[in-house]
Amino acid sequence: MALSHAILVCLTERPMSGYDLGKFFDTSVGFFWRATHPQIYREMKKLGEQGYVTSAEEIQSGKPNRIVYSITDAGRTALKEWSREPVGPPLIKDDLLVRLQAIEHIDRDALRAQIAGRLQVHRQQLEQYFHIRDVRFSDGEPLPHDLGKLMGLELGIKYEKGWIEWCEDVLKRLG
Amino acid sequence: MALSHAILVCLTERPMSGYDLGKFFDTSVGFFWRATHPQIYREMKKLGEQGYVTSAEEIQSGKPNRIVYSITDAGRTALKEWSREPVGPPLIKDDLLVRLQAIEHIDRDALRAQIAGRLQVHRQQLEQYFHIRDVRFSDGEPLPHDLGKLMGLELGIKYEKGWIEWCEDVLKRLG
DNA sequence: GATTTATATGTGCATTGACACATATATGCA
DNA sequence: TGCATATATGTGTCAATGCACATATAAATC
Repeated sequence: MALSHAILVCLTERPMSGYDLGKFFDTSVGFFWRATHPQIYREMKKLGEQGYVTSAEEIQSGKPNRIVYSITDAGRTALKEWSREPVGPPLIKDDLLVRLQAIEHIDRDALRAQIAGRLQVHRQQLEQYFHIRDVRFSDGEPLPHDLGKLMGLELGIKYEKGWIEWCEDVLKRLG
Repeated sequence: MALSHAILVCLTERPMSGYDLGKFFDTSVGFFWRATHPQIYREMKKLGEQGYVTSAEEIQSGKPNRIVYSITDAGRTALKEWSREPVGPPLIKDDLLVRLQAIEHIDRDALRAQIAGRLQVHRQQLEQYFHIRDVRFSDGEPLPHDLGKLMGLELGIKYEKGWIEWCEDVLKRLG
C-alpha cells in the first residue's frame, strides 16, 4: 500500500500522466521508493477506482493519447491519514554488503571492480543531488512546501558522501 | 535469487538451523537484506534440492527437532560464481522520506513524532554496531575472513551517525 | 496457577514486484 | 536505409515477499 501513497505524493506537485510519473519518480521520491512503469500504470488505475485521482485524456496525434491524473480531495485526505500511521524502519537491500560478509569465499578482483563501480554510482548521484539543490534551492530560504524536499536532499547528500568516503577507504585497504 | 545467496553467506560462518539463521540474520546480513522466517525455511528447502546445502536432523525431546544445514562444495562454488555477477545499486525503501516530499500535505505533529522515533531507532542501531565492534574487533588487526564484516560494520556506523545528525537537525528546524 | 517468552518448524494466501512482451509513431544519428 | 531512442500505454506471467495461522513444549515471570 505504499507505492500508491508515493504516487499521491508526486501528484501533490502537479497532475501527471503515467509516463511523466515514471520519469518524475527517478528524480524525486524514486530515491526512496522504486517503481517500474507497469507497476505505476496498474497502481494509477486502482487509485482511480478508489476515487483518489481523476483522469483526463489528452488527445495527441501520432503518439498514444496521454492520460493525465490529478489528485482529488479524497486523495489528499487519504494522504493525510496515511501520514499519521507509524513509519517502518528504512528497508535496505544491498548485494554488495551481503557479499562483503563472506569476503573469504568470493572473488576478490570482482569485488574490487564492484566497489569501484559503486563509487562511480554514488559520485554521479551526489552530482545529481548537487544539481537539484543548485537549481531548486540556491536562492535563500526555501518555500514552506519545499522544505521537506530540501531536507530529503540534505539526507541524500550526506548518504552519498558517506558512501564515497567508504568506497575510497575500502579500495585502499583491499589494495 | 538473492535471499538464497544471503543464506549461503551465513552458512559459510557455521552450519545453522532455520531458527538459528533467523536470529543470525538480525545481527549480520540482516542489516543489508531482510527475511522473515517462513521465507528462510522455504529457501533452505530449495537450496537443499539444488544441492547447495545438506541437512542433518538433530533429535531433541520436548521441542521439535532441529534441522541443521551446512553449505556444500557446490554451494561454495555457486557463491563464488554469484560474486562475479554485477551488483545492483542499493535498494532503499523509506516511507518517512516519501512523506517528507509532501510536507505541506501531511500531519506535521505526526511527522515530528515519527522522526523522533526514527532517531531512537538509529541510536539503538548505532549502539548495537558499537557493541559488535567491541566484542568482535577490539583486539588489533581483524582476521582476514573478518575484514569484510568489519568494513560492513564501519559503513553501518557511518550510516547511522549520518541519520542521527540529520534527525537532530531536522527536529530543530521543524520546531 | 496463568501468562509470556523462547525454542523449533512449517502451510496457505494475498500482495508486491520484476521482467518480457505488445503496439504505434516521430525524431535523430550513422 | 536502418537502428536506436523517446514518447505513451498497457498485458501476461512468474518470482519474491509478507502476514496470519498452525503446532508443540519448556522455562521464566507475575
